[in-house]
Amino acid sequence: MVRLMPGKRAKQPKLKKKAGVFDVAREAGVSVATVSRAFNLPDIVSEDVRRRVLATAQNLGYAANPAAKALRSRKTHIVGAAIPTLDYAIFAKMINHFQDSFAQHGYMTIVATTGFEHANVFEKVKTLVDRGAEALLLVGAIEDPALVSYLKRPHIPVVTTYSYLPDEIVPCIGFDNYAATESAMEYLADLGHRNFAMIAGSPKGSDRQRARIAAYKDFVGSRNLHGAANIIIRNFTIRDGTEAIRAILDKYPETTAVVCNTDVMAFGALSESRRLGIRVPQDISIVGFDDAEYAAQLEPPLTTIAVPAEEMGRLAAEMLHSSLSNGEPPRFVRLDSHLIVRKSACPPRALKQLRLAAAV
Amino acid sequence: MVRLMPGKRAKQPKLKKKAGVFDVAREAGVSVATVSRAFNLPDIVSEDVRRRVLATAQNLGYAANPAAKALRSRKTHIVGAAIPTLDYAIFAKMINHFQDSFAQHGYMTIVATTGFEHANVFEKVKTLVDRGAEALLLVGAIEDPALVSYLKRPHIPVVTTYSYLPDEIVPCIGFDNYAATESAMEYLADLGHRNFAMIAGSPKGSDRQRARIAAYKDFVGSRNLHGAANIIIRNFTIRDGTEAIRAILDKYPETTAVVCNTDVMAFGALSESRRLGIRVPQDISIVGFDDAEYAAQLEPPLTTIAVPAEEMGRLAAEMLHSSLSNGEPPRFVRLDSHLIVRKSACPPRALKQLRLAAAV
DNA sequence: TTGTACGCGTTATCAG
DNA sequence: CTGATAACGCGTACAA
Repeated sequence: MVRLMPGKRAKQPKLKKKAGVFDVAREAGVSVATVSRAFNLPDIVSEDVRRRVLATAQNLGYAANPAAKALRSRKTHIVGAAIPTLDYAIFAKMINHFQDSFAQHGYMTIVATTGFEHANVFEKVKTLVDRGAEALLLVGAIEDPALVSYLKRPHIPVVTTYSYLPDEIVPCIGFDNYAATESAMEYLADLGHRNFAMIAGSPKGSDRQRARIAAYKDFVGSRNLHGAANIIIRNFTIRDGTEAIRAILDKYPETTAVVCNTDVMAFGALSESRRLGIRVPQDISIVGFDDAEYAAQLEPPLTTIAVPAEEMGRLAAEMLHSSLSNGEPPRFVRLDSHLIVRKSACPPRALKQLRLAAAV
Repeated sequence: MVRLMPGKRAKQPKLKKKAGVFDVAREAGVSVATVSRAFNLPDIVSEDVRRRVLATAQNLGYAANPAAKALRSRKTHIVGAAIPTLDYAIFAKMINHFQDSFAQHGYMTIVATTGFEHANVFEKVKTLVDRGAEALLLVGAIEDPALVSYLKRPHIPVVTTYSYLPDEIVPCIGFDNYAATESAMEYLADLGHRNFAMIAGSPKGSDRQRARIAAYKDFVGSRNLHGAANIIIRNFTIRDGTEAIRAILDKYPETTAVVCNTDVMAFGALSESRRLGIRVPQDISIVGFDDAEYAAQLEPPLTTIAVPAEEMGRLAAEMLHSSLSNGEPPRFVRLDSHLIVRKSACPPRALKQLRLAAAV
């Protein structure tokens, strides 16, 4: 451990590990405390000293070690988000805004993808927390009992999105999925439809799907309409939509209106209908859910339910952030979703013929 | 500051700050070093002691403080990604896989969005590095001179994606954008097209757009075809595609083949064409770029260039990870892109009539 | 195999 | 307004 030419150490830039507070302090002729203050509490340090410190820091390429900073200050400035996947525009868009809003407050976002098995989310949440996340964004209802009891003990601020669940154990920033589907059904029923079918995603692990399915069943049931059981469960790709519409045409040929639980599925249903020579909306009405970017550009333009993805992301970030700074807990927020009427739904065929006859 | 009933402190779970190595050590009747070892070097601690430590740790809800751990071990287990936006499927998909691959090695990903101004990326990169990112994923060529010189000094492993740039200062994992567009042009020219137009995104800040535009110009120019200057620059929404195709139809009515630099634009071009009563591909051929999920479902199914988004994300993660563990530097990787021939392009009208005549 | 003791780079506390 | 110094919680030589 004999050091040769110890004097060289300070002069050789190559060996310079990394400038720390101490180096800056020495170079600027102040104490380490002052250096720290120059950065974190600029107001309580004299003008000239601060300038000098900041200048030499800049000069030395100093940047505070985040780990040391986090250790001492007990603030990581990291937040976490656990979502099913980034591969869905609807989640990516929300995260994009969430991350962006938080970034403006100096927070970085770590996103963990859980897939659609809610078995994974507890594990991911723990990882996120263990990683020092100071706040958390989740999606949908908390299904895993273990996660429920974990979240019951006060840890860090958490919000869940996409669903409005007044009874949830954590605050939610979402919309009423049940009401949303209901409004679509109502629109269709008002148009004169009586034979329905639904294309849904798996209800396992998704309270959103369950709510939409329940709304469908309840609506059809309570109004004595047909098709309460005509629900095709598939995944969330376009191809699933194409398969589902074929199944509906095959098994429930009397159907005149199909409600899709995502625009992706509706996309598939629309394009497969065209391929099959079924005209939309003349032969069959189709509505979607999400109001994806392409919804208005489909043929025909898709009637669908607009979902406040950006707003959920932004609001979740804002509320979580004020919870972090003011300590005021996030509130339950019910955002609006509304039906965007375009051209993929119209009165059913028989009814139109009836009306035509009546007009004559 | 008088503490009443000080004895209660240990009994009240509410006041229990957080279990640390020390607490676990005391509870398990071992030293803190053993606790640490039980987690990090399980092999060098006796079976029963390890079990006991792990059990009491579990029991106390102990989790190592990531900041302290990072400070001491000089490893944050965090990597960063700076991308334009998560709102584009193509980037979201890449990040999804990048993040997923790295997560399997115990790394969390922080993503920073820069928008399409490359002025922002240097700042974001510094933020990422200051936050303790041990490796970085970038998109495209490094444009900002400041960032170039920053990356020239050895910091942390960095790769850039989406472009194959052999001369880049950091390794890249991408594909040849020039060759990709060229292959589409070649396909179109072989079909008999002689009048071209292009729908492009802004070349500012995107070497991908520049490469595709250059390929277009070179191809048209070198083969004495028409339309080398017929390039409509727009943004990356469907609506931009609709506007662009109108502009082309209006300003360059002789056009028979248009190459779009993203599928989103092609989507807009396709749907607007239909609205205008222009038949694709009979009246005009359109090709896209990306092979988005919906490309095959459009009417007509879109001929487009498939891009290895997942593979770039996964490979970037793998290479960065081995760079982190083995020290072996990331390599330059040229991935394949290839033209997916579907139905949105066919021989131009005049030519078909000619052929028809010849056949008679 | 296990324990002791020190240091990682900051920020917070307390004097001055 | 500034300086000295004690934590922050963990990993790891070194000693036992």
